[in-house]
Amino acid sequence: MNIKRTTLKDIANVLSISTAAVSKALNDDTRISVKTKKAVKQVAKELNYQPNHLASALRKGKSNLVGVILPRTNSSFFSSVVENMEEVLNKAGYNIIITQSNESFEKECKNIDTLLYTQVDGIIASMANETVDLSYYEKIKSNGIPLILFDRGENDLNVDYVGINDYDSSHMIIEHLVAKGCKRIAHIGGYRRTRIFNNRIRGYIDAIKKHDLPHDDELLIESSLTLEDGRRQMKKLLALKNRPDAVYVASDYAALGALQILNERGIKVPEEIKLVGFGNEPFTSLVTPSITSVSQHSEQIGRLAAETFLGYVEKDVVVQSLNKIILDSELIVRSSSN
Amino acid sequence: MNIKRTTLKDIANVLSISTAAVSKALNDDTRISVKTKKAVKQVAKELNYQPNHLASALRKGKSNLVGVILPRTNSSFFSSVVENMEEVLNKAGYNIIITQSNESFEKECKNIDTLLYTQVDGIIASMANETVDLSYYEKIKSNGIPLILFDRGENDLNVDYVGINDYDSSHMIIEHLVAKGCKRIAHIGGYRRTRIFNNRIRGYIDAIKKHDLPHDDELLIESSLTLEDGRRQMKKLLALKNRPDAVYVASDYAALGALQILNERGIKVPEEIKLVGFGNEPFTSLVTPSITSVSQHSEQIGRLAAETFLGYVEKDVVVQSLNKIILDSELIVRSSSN
DNA sequence: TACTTTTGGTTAATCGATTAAACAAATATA
DNA sequence: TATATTTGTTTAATCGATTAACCAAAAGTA
Repeated sequence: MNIKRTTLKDIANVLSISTAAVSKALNDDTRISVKTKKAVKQVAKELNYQPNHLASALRKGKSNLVGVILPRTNSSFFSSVVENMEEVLNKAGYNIIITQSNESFEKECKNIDTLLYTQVDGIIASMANETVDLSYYEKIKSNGIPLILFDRGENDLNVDYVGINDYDSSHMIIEHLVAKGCKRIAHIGGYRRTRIFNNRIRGYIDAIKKHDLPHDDELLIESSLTLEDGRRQMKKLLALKNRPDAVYVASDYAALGALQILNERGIKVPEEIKLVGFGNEPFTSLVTPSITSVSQHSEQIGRLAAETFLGYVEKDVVVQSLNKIILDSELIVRSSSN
Repeated sequence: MNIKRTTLKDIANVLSISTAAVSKALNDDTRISVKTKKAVKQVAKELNYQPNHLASALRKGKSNLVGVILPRTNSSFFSSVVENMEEVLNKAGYNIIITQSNESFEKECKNIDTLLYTQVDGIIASMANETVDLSYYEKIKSNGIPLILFDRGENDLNVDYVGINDYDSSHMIIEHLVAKGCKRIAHIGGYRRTRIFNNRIRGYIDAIKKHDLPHDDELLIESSLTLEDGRRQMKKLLALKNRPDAVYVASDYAALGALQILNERGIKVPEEIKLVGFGNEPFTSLVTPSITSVSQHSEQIGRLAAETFLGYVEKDVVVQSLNKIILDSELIVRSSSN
C-alpha cells in the first residue's frame, strides 16, 4: 500500500493558496476570511485530510499526549482510574498512552523512557511495589514535564499525589470490627517501606491501642499481599495458641487467599472469624461469603489526577508545587464481617 | 520549569562538528570514525541527551508505535494478551499505546482516530461487542497501515486475525460433559451476530446432534453474557419443566452468575447440574465450587498478533494478505463439572 | 488628496533528526 | 607521478505544520 497522506500542501495546491493560509483556516485564525475557511474545510474533507500530529507536535513543542504508568491493568481499581482520567483528559484535548510495569522496577524504568521518548506532555503514575530507587522519577522532573502520582505515591519525591487516607481507613475498619464485638484483631499488612501500607499499619496499631485491645506482635504480619501469601499468612494465624477473632487484610487478593483457607478448614466466616479486605475488587462481592472491603473512589482519583495535570499545562509557568489530595475511603460491609 | 532538552546541535557545538556527523555517530553509521563516535557518545551522555522522537518519526515517516484497542483492560485475558504482545514488539523496537473502548462503538471510533492521529505504524484490535459498522476499520486500511484483529474478529473485513477455534471448543466441552454422563445440556450463548459466539453456538448444536441428545429451543439461550444476565438466564433454565443436567455458558462472568443462582437455591454443583464457563478468568478457580472453563492461550494470541504485525513492517511492500491464525483452546476441568 | 487602519493573505523561518549529495583529505593503484 | 578509491565529514534539503514578520489591497479618516 504505502498510500501517502494528504498534507496541507495538497489542499493549498488545489485552491492555489499558501499552506500557511490553509493551516490558519483549519485552525480558525481570525485573519482568514470566512469564504476561504469554507473552501479549505471543504477540500480538506474531500481529500480526507488527517493532520500529521508529529509535525504539529514537533513545531509546537507539545504532543497533547499524557503517559500513564500502571502496576498492572487487570485490576478493576486501575482500570476504573484510567477510564475516568481519560474522560477528563479527552475533553481537554489530550490523549493517553497506557503502559504497565507489572510491578517490576525494571519495567517501570523502561516505561518512563518510552514515555519521555514519545514526548508526552506529562506523566501520571502509580508506582510498582518493588520500586525503591526514585532516580528514574527524578528524570521525569528534570525533563520539565509535570508528574502526578496516585495510589502508590512516595513522599520523599516532591510531587503531586492523589490517594485515599490509608491511616483513617484502618481506623474505620477497626471501629467496624469492634462494633461487631471483636476482641482480638489481626492485620495482614503490606511491606512497611511502601507508604500506603505503612500508613495502614500505623492506623491499625493506633486504633487497636485506642480500644485497649491486644496488639501482640504475632497479630501483625508483613506480607507480599498476593493470594498465595494470603493463604500462607492465614495458616500462620490459625496456628497461634490464641487465635484472632478477626483479620484485616490490606489487599482483597490476600484476603481471598485467607478466606480460602478458612473455608477449607471449615472455620465459619463471620461467626468464628470476621474478615475484611481492601480495594473493593469485584470478586469480593462474588465469593462465598462475600468479603467486606474498602472502596478507594477510583473514579475521583482518576478525575482528580487528570485535573491536577491540566492545572499545570494551562499555566505557562510550570511550578511543580506539592499538591496532595487525600480522599476519604468508604467501607463496604458484606457477609464476611456482618 | 520549561527546561529545554539537549539536541543534536548542542552536542555538535561542543565538539565543533556538524549535526549530521552527530546523528550518524549515534546511529553507528559506518562512515564515522571510531574516535568521533566515542567522543559524541561521551558528550551525549554528559548532556543527558534524549533524542526527540517526534522529529525522527516525522523525518523517517515511521513512529515505531503500535496502537492497541481493547474492549476493556480489566480482564485477565486482554491484560495477558497485551503483556505478551508488548514483549515481542519491544524486542523489535516498537512501543505500544493501549486504548480501551469499554465495549462502546463510539469510543472505539474515537480510539481509532486517536491512534491514526498519533501516527502509529499499525493497529492491533479486538472489537467491541457493540460494533457492527465496519467503516471505521476500513479507515485504518485506507490509511495504509497494517490492521490485525484478535479474539473478536470479523470475517467480512479482509484483515488478519488471531484467535481460537470456537467451534471446536464447543465440541470439546460437550464431549467432556457427555463423558461425565450428562444427557440434557443447555447453552447460554452470546449474541449470534458476533462471530465467535455464533461459532460457539454452531459447535454446541452440532456436538449435541452428534450425540443424539435433545436440542430443544428452550435449552439454547441468547444472552449479553454479563454476570447479571447469567443469573437471569439460569433462573429461566431452572424454571423449565424438564431441567438440564448441565449448562455450558459462553463466558465466565455469566457462568459465575449462573453459579450464584445454583448456590442460592441449594442445587448441588456438579452433582445435580454441571457447569462449564469460557475464558479461564482467574476467579473461576477461586469460587466455590471452582468452575470448569476454556483457556484461550492469551500468551500465544498476543505473541502471534505482534509477529503478524512485524511480518508486514519488515517487508517494504505492505500487501495485506488474509492471514488467519486459529489456535486450539484447552479445557481446564474443575469441580463444577467433575 | 494624503495618510492611517484593517483585512486577508504570503514568505520564510522554525521545530530536531535524518539523509542524499557533495567534497576534501588520505590512501591505494597503475 | 598521475589517477582512482576510500575515508570521514560537511552542506543542504527534507518530513509537515505552525507562526513571526511582512506586504498589498481595500477601507476609513483627517
